[in-house]
Amino acid sequence: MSHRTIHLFNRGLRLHDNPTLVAALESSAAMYPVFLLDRAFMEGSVRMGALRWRFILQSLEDLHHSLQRLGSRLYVIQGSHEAVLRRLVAQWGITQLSFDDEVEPHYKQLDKELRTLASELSLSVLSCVAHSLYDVKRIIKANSGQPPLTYKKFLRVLSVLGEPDTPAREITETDFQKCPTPGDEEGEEPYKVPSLSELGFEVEYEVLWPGGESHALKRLEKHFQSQGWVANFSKPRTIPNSLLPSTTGLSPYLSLGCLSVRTFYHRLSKVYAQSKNHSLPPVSLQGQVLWREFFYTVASATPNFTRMVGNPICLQIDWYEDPQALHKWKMGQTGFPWIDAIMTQLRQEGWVHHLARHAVACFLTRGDLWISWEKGMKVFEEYLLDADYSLNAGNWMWLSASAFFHRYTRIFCPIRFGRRTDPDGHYLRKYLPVLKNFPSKYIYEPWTAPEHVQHQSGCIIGKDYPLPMVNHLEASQRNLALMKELRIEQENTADLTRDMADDPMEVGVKRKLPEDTIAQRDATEYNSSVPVGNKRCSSPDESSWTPDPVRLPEMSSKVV
DNA sequence: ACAAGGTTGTTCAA
DNA sequence: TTGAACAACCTTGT
Repeated sequence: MSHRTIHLFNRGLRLHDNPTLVAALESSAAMYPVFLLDRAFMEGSVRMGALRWRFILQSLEDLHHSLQRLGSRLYVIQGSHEAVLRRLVAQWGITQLSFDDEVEPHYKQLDKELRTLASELSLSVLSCVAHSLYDVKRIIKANSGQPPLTYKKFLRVLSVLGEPDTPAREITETDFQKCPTPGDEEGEEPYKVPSLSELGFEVEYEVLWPGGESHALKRLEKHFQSQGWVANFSKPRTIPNSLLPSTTGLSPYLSLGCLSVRTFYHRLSKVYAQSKNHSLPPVSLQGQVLWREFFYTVASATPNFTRMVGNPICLQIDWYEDPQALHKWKMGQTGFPWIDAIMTQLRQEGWVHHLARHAVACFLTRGDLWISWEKGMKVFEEYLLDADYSLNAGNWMWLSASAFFHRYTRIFCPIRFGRRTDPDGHYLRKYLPVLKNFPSKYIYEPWTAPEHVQHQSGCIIGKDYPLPMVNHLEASQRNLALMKELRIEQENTADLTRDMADDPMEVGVKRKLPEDTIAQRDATEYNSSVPVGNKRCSSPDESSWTPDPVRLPEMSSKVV
């Protein structure tokens, strides 16, 4: 069968390990590689900022050049999938559509629409799994229809399935000689990759993460030169505030499919085979891509995975609505340099270390601000080059102790956590230049610096840099109590339901609160309805908190 | 009913 | 620096 095929790139912006494109080439006499820049579709599911758009456009340019080197090209077309495809199918005499199989809801919806259209236009459809190591449906099937909800269990299921498929064969010039890409009568111009400004975006920050398969492969090779580092990689030991990424920095490329996860995985297997004591999941590099797979699997089988309401695995929490506090967090104006530096790096560069993400996520949700993880997830979606439907939501639920992770008493301290690995605050000085002359002693909690030190450093706290928006010790303890209370309530609700089933008359009697719990409730009752920012500062044993409540205009963020 | 296990805390002593 | 103690929990497996 010799088709005239449109290969639709969505993610999977690469030529290496591209099983769908290989199969399409082998079954066709003419191949049109197309990227359909359908903004309604792309922006319908996530809110992408300029950094992310820049990364995508660069990746498209790169893909276009790689295809050109093989005698082909990339057609980039703006418009809705349906309208554009109807036109092109007629114009180019298309008989087949090919695109990668995907699992996320918006892609599944698109998949459905494309198949409907294909059926109407009598087109063949060709689709392979290329974005994940496994077909996640297989994983769920192997776990008797349920997604495994812990990583260990997930690994156990995988061990039954065996190793993931090896990468697809390389695509060469010969493929495009046998199956050439015809030109279009309208020439090159209408099909070029648009510029960022044509899309209405502007970025003032330099490119630290150039998009595209070539850069992905270069980065991959660079890391594999240090085989020992690759083999012994242990995630928790990497440093969140190093000035250059202490991890591989491959996530943006994996996210957009500029790098194939299978290629990465099997390259790692080779290194491990030659190494005596390589690290293992969950902390190893392979462990990292398996985490990715884990979240893809759970997300694919969980309704409303990116939301709290209607999400069966997500703890239902009455988070505060506090747009001003959220805005301070997003803009790096919390008054905690460690938090603000991370958020600044995020907005400027589009990437921060995983543990840094933990720190700011914990701070926003269960740690300090008690703001919904969905809000934070959306901010990450806007800026993070590697933001991904399943991973982003999964990690936010994790960090907010809404799902997967439950030991909510482990709250990151926004002062000590960063100081451990960067006591002199080089990272803070880089991203918050206003603090660059502060002595190391005070830089993680600059509000504790005596006035003359602030003067000498050229930075007055409360004027040049904000006072901390919350008292961390108080806020975290209050939130912890809220979390405890919440869980007790849910337990009682469960009891109640059970009792009702047993004997409706006994309901009131069997509900119980342990005595210490009652004490907790009393102690926290006053706070439970008060936004974090409004709580006055009263903790007596607070060593690092500013003693002067008059100097806290930043505190009252809600009721003014 | 109860123990074990869960990617990645904090503190303090050597 | 590293390691042990402490650890305001929840789910799963026996």
